[in-house]
Amino acid sequence: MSTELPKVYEPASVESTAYEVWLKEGCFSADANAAGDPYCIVIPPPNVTGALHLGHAVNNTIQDILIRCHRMRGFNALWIPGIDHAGIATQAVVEKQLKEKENKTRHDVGREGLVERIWAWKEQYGGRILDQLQRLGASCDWSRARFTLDEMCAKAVRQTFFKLFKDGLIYRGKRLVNWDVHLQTSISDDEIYHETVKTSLWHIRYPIEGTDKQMVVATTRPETMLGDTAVAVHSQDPRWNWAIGKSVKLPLTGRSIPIIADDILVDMEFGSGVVKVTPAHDPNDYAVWQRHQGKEDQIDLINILTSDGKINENGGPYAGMKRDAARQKVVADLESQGLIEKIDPYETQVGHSDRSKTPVEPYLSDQWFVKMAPLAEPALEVVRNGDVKFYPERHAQQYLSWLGEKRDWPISRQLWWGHRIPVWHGKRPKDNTLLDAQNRGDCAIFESGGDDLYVCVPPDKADVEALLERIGFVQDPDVLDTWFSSALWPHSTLGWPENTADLRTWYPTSVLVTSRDIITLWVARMVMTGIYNMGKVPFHHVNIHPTILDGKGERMSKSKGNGVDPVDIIHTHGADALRFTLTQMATETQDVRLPVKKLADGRNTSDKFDAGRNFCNKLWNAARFAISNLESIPRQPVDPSKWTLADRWILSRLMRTIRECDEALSAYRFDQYARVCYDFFWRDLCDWYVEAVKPALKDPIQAPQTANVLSAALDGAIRLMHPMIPFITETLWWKFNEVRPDRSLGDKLPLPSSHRLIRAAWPTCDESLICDESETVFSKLRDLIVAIRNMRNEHKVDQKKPVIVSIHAPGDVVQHIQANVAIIELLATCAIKQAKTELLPPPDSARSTAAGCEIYIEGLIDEAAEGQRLAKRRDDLTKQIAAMKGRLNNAGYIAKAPAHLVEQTQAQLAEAEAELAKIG
RNA sequence: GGGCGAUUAGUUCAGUUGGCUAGAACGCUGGUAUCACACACCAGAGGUCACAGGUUCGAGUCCUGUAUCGCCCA
Repeated sequence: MSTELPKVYEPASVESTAYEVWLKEGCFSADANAAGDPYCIVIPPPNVTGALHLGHAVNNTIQDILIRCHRMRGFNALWIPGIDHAGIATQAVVEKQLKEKENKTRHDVGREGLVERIWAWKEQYGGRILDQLQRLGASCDWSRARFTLDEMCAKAVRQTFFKLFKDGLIYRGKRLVNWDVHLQTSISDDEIYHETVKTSLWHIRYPIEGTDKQMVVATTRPETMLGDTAVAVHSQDPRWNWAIGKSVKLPLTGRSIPIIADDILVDMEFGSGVVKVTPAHDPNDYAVWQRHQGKEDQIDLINILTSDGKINENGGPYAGMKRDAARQKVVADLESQGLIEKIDPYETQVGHSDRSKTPVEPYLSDQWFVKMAPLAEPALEVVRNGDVKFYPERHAQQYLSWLGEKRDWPISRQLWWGHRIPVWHGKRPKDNTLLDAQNRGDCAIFESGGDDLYVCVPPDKADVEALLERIGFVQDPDVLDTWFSSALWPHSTLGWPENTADLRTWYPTSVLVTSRDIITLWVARMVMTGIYNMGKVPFHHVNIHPTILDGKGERMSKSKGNGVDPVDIIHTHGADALRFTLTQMATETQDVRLPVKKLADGRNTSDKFDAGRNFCNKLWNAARFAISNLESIPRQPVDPSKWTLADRWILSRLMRTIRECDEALSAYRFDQYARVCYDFFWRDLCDWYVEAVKPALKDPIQAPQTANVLSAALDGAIRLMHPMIPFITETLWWKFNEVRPDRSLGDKLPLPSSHRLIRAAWPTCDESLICDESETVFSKLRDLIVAIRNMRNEHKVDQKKPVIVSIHAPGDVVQHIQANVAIIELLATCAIKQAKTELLPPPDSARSTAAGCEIYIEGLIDEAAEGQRLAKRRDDLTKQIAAMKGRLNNAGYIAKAPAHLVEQTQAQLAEAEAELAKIG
């Protein structure tokens, strides 16, 4: 053998070579003016802080499959990579580092200093993700890589914010946020973890004004009573409903607060049936405040905390105290006044900040919001009318129901890392300079009552910014929610707001591939901003793939620390093996479990990927076999008249496989795509075709035609599998090109040759090569062969020893057997003595049935075993016959089942009865 | 509390508009160093399709309920 292919596939040595060639030859670079229908995917940008885990690997494998496949089909395909600046996560990482290494807080280094350090950190570590993607084989156009905080995205953010502001879709309002007192920032719900804390439940007496009665409220946070603005009871509670409309005198501060009815907040059965309401410091109480807004019993909202967690001026004598100290003092004062009824020990869940590990305070603060109603309506419509389709469809429901609520979107984040809100606040100036600027379209002004002005400035208007600062305006210190910039991703990455060639060619993009947890956070927002800015949806398809869970059923995530680095798997199994297994796992289900284990060197691995590794090794060796044979077989003109049954069969199977791959891919059924490839390549091509044609390849007369078919079949398989396992297929392609550059079968199967597989044409299905007859005949022969092998195995015949076989068969099968004696004898290790329509069992022979035939093997008889086998068979047949008779005796079945099923049952019954009769 | 989903072999998953004896991979059992591949080949065992009702000639599949688990939203 003169090929240099090693016996075992070694991924490490081929992966880097192939990837370098693709990069060097610009195979991933797209050109907006190139030929072909546009096809475009934007990557769901991973967080810059993180490293990719297997969940990302499945996401990116799917995108790469789609991109590579469309590239091969002749589309002008573009895959834009990028990463997300991940506001809070990134800032937290750098702040933590600052604390650990220099013992400084962000206030010590200042806003600019901190942002500078984060950029430095990003430059150093942000490349990790791009490196992982390359190791995975991602064919992204790296020249177009974007970062949500880069200049191009910043301009899009600025422009969008200005447009929304001018259109009156951005407003300022109060909102209860999760406040991290330590870091002095708000954090999102998913950055909170709950801890059980042992505390007390204080029962406090509130005197009812105008009576000598009192109400008892229970609380775990007595200091918040400084901010109470009501007490609530249930309207149907006979103990208290007489008091509704009266008021209580709040102890310590002496404020008078109303007694209101709120049947949602108050559970009559629980405790005293009285609940204190502190709307500025409790989400449920805030909801009460909202419910009663504008009604007769509307209540006040009093904030008692400063941003660093101290009691503010509203706390009267307690002002300036930290929250813990205030609690102690409040309790002590109440006790001394005899207002504590009792103190019970109590356990409760307290939300803690994942970033600082300190308890989170619900805290009322000023935030910017986006009005959802006008944006959500068109975004709902495009999904309802099918302009945007979800695969699988069911996920559209989550999108529709979330967006249907049209809850306004809070976009302010009290951070320094992100897109700073382009709004300046100040007092109305005496002159008309601002109004003039607004009239020129250089800014937009929002009047919030009195002389307070909020002025939004669009991109590239440094002069207006300078003017504002000169007249004493101050820019909002907050930054925008990271999702605000991610929402623009499909058009901002293509160059919007500039009218670029990329944008004209590739917008709308083709499909968004992501996991279901961000359907609401991200997909919905992309659709809204896409329609708002571009007038067109950002993509027509949304493919939601399963979430990867670990062996315990928990989703992989950085915070849980159970994320597996795809590079670990690439190290142990190879990138293609990783991709193959993940493709197989990409079903329509919601989650898939992936049990992992730790190796001695600390890397993770999983047996699941053995399947992929074995598959690659099988492919490697099949190609090795083919290539070594092809070297010595001359290429002759294709002559279909000389094709054997096996040749016609494998080509028919290839055609069906091409069709099934196309169907699976267009339905985003990646598991089916992998299975169809697997079945064709391994089960059909390797197990049967290659084994069947081995003798023909050694026969100088037959070899050239067989070599033509073998190389075409393998060529087709390699093309079909390239999107899934790009490295190994590309590498084998080059080897294949060395020995047989032209593998087409004339006009039957064009398979145009190509220097690089990544640019080769995707195979198309030629219906004329689909041959039902060869498939039927081949499957009968296969059944016979398996039956003979089975008998050999049962009788423990030495694997090399041929057995003598006689077959009692129907006329057509006799002909097929006679025409293909060599294949049967080769694959079943036997000699066919006779195959006839009339045949008496040879003496002392083992017998079996298959493909409507009786098979006899001479000299194998083992009376006991044979008796057992026949008894079992008789049993099976009797059961089947009973079931079928039952069906046929059922009048309903005859009347209502489709005719072909009834006929089929009748035929099967006859066959089974005949076999039973023969067994006796 | 509302929504979506899951429950099929030891494990991880398929199973199309209801229709042959419910499939695959890994693992398991027995056999095989055969000239592509032992990461292989040949053969085999293994399932009360979570549970209970219902619709139907016929249910893993459709309907209702129960249980357990997961995710999203409140």
